[in-house]
Amino acid sequence: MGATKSELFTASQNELAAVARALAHPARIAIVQHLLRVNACITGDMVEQLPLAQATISQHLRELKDAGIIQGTIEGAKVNYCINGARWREIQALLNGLFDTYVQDQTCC
Amino acid sequence: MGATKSELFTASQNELAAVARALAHPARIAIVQHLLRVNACITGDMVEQLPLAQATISQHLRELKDAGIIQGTIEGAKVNYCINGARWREIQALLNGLFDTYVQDQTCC
DNA sequence: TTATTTCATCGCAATATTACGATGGGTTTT
DNA sequence: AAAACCCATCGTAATATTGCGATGAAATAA
Repeated sequence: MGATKSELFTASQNELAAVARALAHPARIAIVQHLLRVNACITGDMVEQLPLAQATISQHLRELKDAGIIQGTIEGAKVNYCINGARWREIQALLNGLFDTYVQDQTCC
Repeated sequence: MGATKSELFTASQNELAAVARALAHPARIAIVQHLLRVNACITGDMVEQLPLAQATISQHLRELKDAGIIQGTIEGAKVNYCINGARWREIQALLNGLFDTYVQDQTCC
């Protein structure tokens, strides 16, 4: 035990959880906020901004990339990272779908 | 190493990450969805719904409670769990604040 | 009272995450 | 070419998460 039993849940539940997990670290939140702000970025820039080692940041970037949230294009020796706009809106819709399930009139608690 | 260096990030970044972390497991998504749907619930109910042991579900409930997402009131031997409406809307606003930072017109990638 | 039900917590094992130095491949600069 | 820069990956250590059986406290049922 110790591993999430994802096969026991629906694809939708696993995807929501995966998206949440991708954002479940302050460094990744910081990266996303930075990319949203400047609307384009390079990794080296990030290493200056964040108080973490280059290897660690690269690892966080990879997790965001695996979740589809960001994408990187090689620009010579550097890499340009930016938000994947379509995916970003998709994720927002996914989350709002969850949030909007809430009905105002509670009957308990 | 291995521990998140949360002291190196802003309170806002840590809170967003904490909220995301609370939702970063399919079982917790399932619990929240269930509570949103029925708008009131008891833990025993959850044990029947989810394919996890009672101890595990209790642990997930505690994490959601720690994040303020749900609240439980003792009802005799049982416990009524439900969504914390105010907090739920707060979290939605927090996330939408992040999402709405995105500007349509990208200049890169 | 003696079960029985409900649920939280402890303790443990398995696995995942976080962080970083070291390394190396590719690109640019000198 | 040599040096310097940019970045991904590997290996490893520290820590966190996930899952569950066992246990126990509190309420209810018998």
